[in-house]
Amino acid sequence: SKSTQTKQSSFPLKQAYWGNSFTDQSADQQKPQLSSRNSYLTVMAWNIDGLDSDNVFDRVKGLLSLLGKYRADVVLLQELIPPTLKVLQNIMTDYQFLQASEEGYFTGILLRKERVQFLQSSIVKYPTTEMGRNLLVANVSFLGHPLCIMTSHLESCKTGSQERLNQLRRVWKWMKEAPEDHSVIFGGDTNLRDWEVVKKLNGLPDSISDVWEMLGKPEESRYTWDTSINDNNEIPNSIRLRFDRIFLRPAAEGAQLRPESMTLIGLEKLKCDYFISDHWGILCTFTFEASEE
Amino acid sequence: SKSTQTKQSSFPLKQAYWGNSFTDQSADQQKPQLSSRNSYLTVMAWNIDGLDSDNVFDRVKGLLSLLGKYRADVVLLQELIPPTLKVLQNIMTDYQFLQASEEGYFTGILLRKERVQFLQSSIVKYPTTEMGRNLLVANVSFLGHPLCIMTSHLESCKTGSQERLNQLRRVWKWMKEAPEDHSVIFGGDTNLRDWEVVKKLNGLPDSISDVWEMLGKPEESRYTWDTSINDNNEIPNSIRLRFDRIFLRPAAEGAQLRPESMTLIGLEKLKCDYFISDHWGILCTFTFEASEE
DNA sequence: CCCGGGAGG
DNA sequence: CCCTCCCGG
Repeated sequence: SKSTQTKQSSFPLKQAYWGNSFTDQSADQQKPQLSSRNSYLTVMAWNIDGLDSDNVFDRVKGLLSLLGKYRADVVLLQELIPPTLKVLQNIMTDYQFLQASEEGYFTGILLRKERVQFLQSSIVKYPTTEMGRNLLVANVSFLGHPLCIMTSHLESCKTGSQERLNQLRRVWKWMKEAPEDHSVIFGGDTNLRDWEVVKKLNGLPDSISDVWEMLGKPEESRYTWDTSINDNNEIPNSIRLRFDRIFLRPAAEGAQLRPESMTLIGLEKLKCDYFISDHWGILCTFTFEASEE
Repeated sequence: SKSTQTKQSSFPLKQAYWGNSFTDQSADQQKPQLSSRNSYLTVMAWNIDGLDSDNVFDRVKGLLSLLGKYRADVVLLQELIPPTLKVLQNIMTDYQFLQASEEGYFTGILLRKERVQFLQSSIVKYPTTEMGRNLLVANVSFLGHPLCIMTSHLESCKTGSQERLNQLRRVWKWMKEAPEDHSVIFGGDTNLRDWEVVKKLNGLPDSISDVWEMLGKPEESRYTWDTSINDNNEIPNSIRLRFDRIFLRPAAEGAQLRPESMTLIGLEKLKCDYFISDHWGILCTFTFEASEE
């Protein structure tokens, strides 16, 4: 099929991310930016389908374009691969990169340096994964608020159900056990089917919420994997699933993180007649509000 | 491969069943038989793999040989097909035949006339079977004891799990709801995996027992489908499953049916280097004992 | 990374 | 009538 080399001029990639100012990056840092002035926290979560080697250059360019457009405070990526990571690191110099592995495909947390202060990170193993999956955790500070940021790519496929749910239980355990002064945000590709959460796990733990549900289950941001629109995988049947999810565990006291909006991104086809990924990305905004206490 | 016609002389088939006395069947009826004098109830259950068209003549001959050797009071067959049924009916004139269908493959109950008095029978539909399966039920009298005899071939394959368990629930319901003065015996190819009963159904209902378990789970009669020995299907992996099971629901009062033994049959290869079936048959003996009340 | 069916082990 | 892999839909 139409495989493409990643090795091409980085000019169009830089331009995709930095826009016309890419020859003078200081211009960007000087120009006033809405998001660096406000107290909204923006989080992007996206499985960028690094395992698909078709149209890689165009897809990375499209990805950089959206990363540059939204410049989320926290970016949670799944299915990063080394060459793509290298490109992003070279170009997104305003972000700090954390990665869950060095090889294969893996997750990454990107922290916008001017907004998010990195404190520490760790990698939690899933002892029985057959797909090399794990949980990447970062403790950060955002405008003085302590945050615990997590991402993962839970075991794939319907047949991975049992393992996936074990992984999810582990994620929830770590969310619950994070320092209680931290707001905890998990975002990633859970590969969950609704019935798995409802019937196998009897719903979410008391302290953890699904951000999409908190926002009233908006239909337009429900399905993050949707073959009725996305034909990257050439699947003739229309199948729509909410694989990608954001979970929130509030801090015990202090300012409370409240989800404000969730939109899907990556919905537009590239010129090469391909989508950036077979998943849509999630773009989420949160605000801090005073605790009721 | 080595398909064989069923249409051959019935001479060797008759001889297989009746032995050297087949030219004078009255001889058989005259000679004293242990089983017709005692109060043991013998039950055979066997999926005879009618869907396999290889070596049919030799396999039916081998089957008749064992049917003639044991002359069980009740024979429960699965995967009967019309030509095989016709052969058995022609030869086993000492049995009454009940069949669950006229076409395709189906189950049958064979009642040894001199020992078992037929009263009535019925066929229970499985409304959502995709394989034409059903439950065949016969009410009979054995030495004055009322019995309800059932057989079925539950939905096959791992992928049939959901449907299979629904069918099993239906079987158990009918067993529980049989007249309480009847002892109820189900025997057949359940296609069950142990975990389905334990984890999906939380074990057997209170009133119903698995005869193999009642006998102390003898290892030598555990696996009725065993590719480590049986190569009819040419499966290179060794897989052993307890597909074929006997369930017992005791009568509420009166003489109680107690399982005495369970052995597997059909373990010997035919001269054609093939087994009678890909399943072993089950041969079970029961005794009646006075109720404790 | 959906689903089902078919081939090979 | 096991399982896994692969392919097509």
